[in-house]
Amino acid sequence: MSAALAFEIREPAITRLSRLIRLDPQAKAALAEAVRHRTHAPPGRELIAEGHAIRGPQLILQGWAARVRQLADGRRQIISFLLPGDLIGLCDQPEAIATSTIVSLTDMQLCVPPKRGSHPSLDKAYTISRAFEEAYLVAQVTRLGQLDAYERLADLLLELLERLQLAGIAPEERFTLPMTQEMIADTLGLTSVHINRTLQTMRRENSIVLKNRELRFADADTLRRALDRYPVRVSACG
Amino acid sequence: MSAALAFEIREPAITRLSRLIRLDPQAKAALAEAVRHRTHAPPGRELIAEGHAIRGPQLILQGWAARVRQLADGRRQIISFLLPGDLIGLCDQPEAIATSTIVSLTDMQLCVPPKRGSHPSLDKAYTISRAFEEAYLVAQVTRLGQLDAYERLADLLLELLERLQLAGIAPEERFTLPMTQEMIADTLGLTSVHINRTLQTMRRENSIVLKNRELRFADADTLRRALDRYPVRVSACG
DNA sequence: CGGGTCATTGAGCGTTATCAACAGCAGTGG
DNA sequence: CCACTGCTGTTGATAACGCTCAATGACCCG
Repeated sequence: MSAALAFEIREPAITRLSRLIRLDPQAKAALAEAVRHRTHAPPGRELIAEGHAIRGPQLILQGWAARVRQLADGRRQIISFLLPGDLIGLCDQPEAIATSTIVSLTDMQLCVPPKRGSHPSLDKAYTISRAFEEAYLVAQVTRLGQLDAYERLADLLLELLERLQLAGIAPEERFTLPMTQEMIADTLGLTSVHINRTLQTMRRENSIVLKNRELRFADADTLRRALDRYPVRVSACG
Repeated sequence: MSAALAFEIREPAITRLSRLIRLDPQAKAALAEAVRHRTHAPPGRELIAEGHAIRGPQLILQGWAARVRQLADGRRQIISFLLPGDLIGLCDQPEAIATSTIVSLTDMQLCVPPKRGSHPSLDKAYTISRAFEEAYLVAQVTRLGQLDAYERLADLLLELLERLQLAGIAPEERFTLPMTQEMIADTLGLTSVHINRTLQTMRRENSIVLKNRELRFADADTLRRALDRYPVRVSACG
């Protein structure tokens, strides 16, 4: 039992899901079992292809992925990032086709999550996870529509921090940013040159330290207040 | 029976839902019954308030609404528009809180749709409707992130046409745009002045005719091709 | 007729894009 | 071991797209 607990503590996906909603022991056991059958994916693998059928749901155990929309003329928009504990391809339609591609950004570990309907508390966790996904999509629309370059970047970095903290993998307001500045640019509707300059600004004012893809906030709360940014909530009991 | 058919034909919400997926007769009957108990809302009514609990699902029978995110400093982002046949507040969580406000833009008619679980084909329609909602959110992110002012506006107008046509209420590529140029601006992350100028451009090149909120496309397909825009699809059997 | 909202137009400016060059670093093959 | 290549990050100079501010006109409604 203490071995199971230790195992759970080191598994970001389980940490996240069990923080979304109280999971009963059976649900946790089912998760722990599911998590043992891992598949791996190298960076750059298409986990879901736009316009194609969605195979089955997957739970991210380790690594980052991105949801990408490619335009005919070469432009691309990164819709969102997918982190450990996030579910992908979780749709209730049998014949669903994907509206965007999902690509791994790093080496990843994935597993097939316990089926819907087998554990009520887990079903709720899936539902809440989807609600978060939608809430973050709304946040992304707002970022792109209303915020300037500095605000967009800061807001995105704070969102990533918030999400990684939920999965318990951003100790001391610090984490590894696996994407290039160009990817950040394609996420925020800016150019990589401008992302670079905006990062310089944030460094100059000591808001962040970023070196070799390692990001650390000087003080995330201060930055949050400066942006009037509040953590995303989707449930009254969250 | 022919009376029921005639009724159904003139009900955009039923048209839309039954075009999402083949509805069996019982489902149609339940819908027809639900549709008889209408509630009304004047323009400017908050149907759902950000940060508050979501009461119950509603089906839009007539009129337009907007999903809005208000920032602390007065900026606002219109996330999406909601049209006849769209469902609002359709979430599976019991304790869900809204991540954005929904406001009526025109006089509206709404009803409570048949509960989930009572008609399988209707449940599927709800699911597909949600999938569309998400797909349009992805489209909105892409618009804001990658398209310039002209493309954003054209793309939005074509999306609205596509959706109204699905509900059978945009004959001859023509419909009423109920929102002000300022609202369009807040949707597309531009200023109303620039929306105005972009509309002038579209008029000058005879892409659209817009007068007194009445919009007509000269040739929607030509415009679509110019933008490389394809109708949104979410299902293999759509 | 007055007041309000919305659409329209002009002038000037600022944020961000574009273009270009270079440095650092990892991997690769001679 | 060292060119060589490719990718990423960095910096400078210039340009453009869309913003701001301001004024005016059209229309509706009380």
